[in-house]
Amino acid sequence: MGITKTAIFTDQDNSLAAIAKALAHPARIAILKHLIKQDSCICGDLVLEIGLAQSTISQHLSVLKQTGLIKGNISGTSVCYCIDTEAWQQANQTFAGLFAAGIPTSNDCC
Amino acid sequence: MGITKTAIFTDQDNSLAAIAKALAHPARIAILKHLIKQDSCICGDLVLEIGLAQSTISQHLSVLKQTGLIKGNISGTSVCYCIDTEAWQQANQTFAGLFAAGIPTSNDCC
DNA sequence: ATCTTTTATCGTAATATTGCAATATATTAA
DNA sequence: TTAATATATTGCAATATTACGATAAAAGAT
Repeated sequence: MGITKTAIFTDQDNSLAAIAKALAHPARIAILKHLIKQDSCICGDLVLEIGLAQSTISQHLSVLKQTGLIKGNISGTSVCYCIDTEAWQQANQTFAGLFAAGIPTSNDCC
Repeated sequence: MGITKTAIFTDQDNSLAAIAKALAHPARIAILKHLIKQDSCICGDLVLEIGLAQSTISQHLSVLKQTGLIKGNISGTSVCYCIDTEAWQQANQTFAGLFAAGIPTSNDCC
């Protein structure tokens, strides 16, 4: 159906999947890395930096903003984006929790 | 177009996005957690554990296997799946690297 | 007020994902 | 061999995603 049955999963699992989904595109990874690198925020330089159309970059930014990983301030005609530190650290914790729990003693299957 | 322009991104970004994509569904998160919890491997119990059709679970397992996060051994009529420890630790490192680099000094945008 | 710049949104097309039923395949049990 | 069990694959249908061009909206410059 192309639609995920969110109701049958835990909130935690849905939430983790949602964050992963936001990270599940190289353009969004590139955007986040660029925001991290610059520390101070950039705006439409991303369009030049990454080779995608302006509308496409805008869409990716929208996805990241909706997930809460980034936030944007209007400054003049341009918009200044940056990592939302709190959400970022929370995402870090969430993934760390998943991975930390998941290192079994042996690597043998049955 | 529905198709990602992988060519314009770095291998690292594509790889990170690919792992994130594998984690970007609650069913797959639930499967991984179950595999972690059981340590010893399970097979079609997942169909009962998670409320999805057998064919759907099989597809999700296929996605996880293709990404390399899990592996499966045939044991009788059933197949025994488990986390691929090495790939799992590598994925852990990859995400940790992204998040660790990304905690800026201030949370102010511009 | 008009023009320019920057970003967001809309419309559209191509492709991907999710999910299930039905079927195929493979192995064990009888 | 035949039946039963477990998993994979195939064939749909519904929805989501990716991408772009065109257009709208908002703020600053002339």
